[in-house]
Amino acid sequence: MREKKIPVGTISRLFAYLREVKALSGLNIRTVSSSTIGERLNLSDAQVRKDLGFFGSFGTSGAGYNANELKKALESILRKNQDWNMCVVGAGRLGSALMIYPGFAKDRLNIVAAFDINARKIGKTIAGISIEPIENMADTVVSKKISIAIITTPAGQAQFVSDMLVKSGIHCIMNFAPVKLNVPEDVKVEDVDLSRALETLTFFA
Amino acid sequence: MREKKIPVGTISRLFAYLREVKALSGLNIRTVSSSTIGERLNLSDAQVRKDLGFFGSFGTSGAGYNANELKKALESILRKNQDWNMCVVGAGRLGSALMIYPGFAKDRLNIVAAFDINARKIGKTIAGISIEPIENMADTVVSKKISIAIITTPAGQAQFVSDMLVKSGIHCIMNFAPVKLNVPEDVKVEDVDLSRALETLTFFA
DNA sequence: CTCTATTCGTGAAAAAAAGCACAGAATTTG
DNA sequence: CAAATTCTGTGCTTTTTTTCACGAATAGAG
Repeated sequence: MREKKIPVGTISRLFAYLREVKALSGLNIRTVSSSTIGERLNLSDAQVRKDLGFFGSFGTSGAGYNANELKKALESILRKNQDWNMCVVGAGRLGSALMIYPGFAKDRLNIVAAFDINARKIGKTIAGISIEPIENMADTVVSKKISIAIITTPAGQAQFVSDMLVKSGIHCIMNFAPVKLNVPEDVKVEDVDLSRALETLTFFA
Repeated sequence: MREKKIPVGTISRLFAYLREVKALSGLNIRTVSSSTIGERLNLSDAQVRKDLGFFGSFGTSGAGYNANELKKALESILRKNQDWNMCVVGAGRLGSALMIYPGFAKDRLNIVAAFDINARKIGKTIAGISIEPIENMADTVVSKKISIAIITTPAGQAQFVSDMLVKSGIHCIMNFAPVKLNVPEDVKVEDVDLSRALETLTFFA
């Protein structure tokens, strides 16, 4: 069952399922069904069951899923029992905002370092984090056990910064710069192109 | 040719093609080929041609596409000859950052208003925009010709705010709150769930 | 304890998206 | 100016993702 290739969207949805199950669990709901979860996320019940099916059988026919058990199962599948340390590269408007953004903590995503090229920004402290020169990157990534990097530099610097991150041992990059990064196969990049997303929205208006 | 249903991804990619064509055009490159564009975006040349093919034939065999003509064609298809006015709802960390963010302007995406529930924030000015109470929404959306709304409120308020926006006549919403919004069919929502995107990244690490 | 109403798990079918491959058209080269 | 090369546009194929639909299992009512 583990050997089938898992659709890209499945993993992302599993995180959403976990969030919903937690919410329902918090409302003292003991049992959830695939359709309950589906309704809350605008997905079909079949989709929910199929996604879960990639990893095993967690429910009981006729009853649904025990909220607590499903929560535990998802946390285990998704390795949600550990913290992830992240760094921001490019402490401009967006980078600073992400450093201050309070929404990551509850998902155990912690920004623990920030880098910038601009000498004037070095040493400044945002959200308790002192901005370091990018020359520190390799050392800091190791010493602070950073596994995710968020690139918020201008487009022109993104590839250079990406190369440095890869050399420093980073395998997960979230890229806000509107350029396609060139990275080795074993490095995962998630592009977040806000302008493009907004523009796409306008098309369907 | 127009009648085939256009894949969701196609539109988003077309905006990327336009960006690349502009960049190449800026380098005084007269002619671009589907493979040139594809390489720059990590897409196959076939994909580029197929996407363009939904809207017509813009190239010449053997030569490729005239950069300037393709640019014009894409701008026309994507209605990039107009400005889009946007508002931010929720002037917290993220909302403020987006207001200040300089990356939208070059795509003619302008944030022209901001709303918040928190009385203490009303009247404050960020990036030249005075934060208004949400009661003003319906009026301001009309008077400032706003067609896109960006929701950066906490999850708990997102649905309420979304309802207000819809009532005010908004048809495009970019939603940063990690909840699925319930909206009428003719309202398009683009979810940007940063935590989920980061988490998904961790899975493949 | 039996009957009914649910709900799961999962192959099989359908739909959507991406990639292939090649005829034909245009350009460049020698 | 003919031959070689380049590159588009597109029908067809393949792959990927989603939906369907139904047997089997279970809970709960009576």
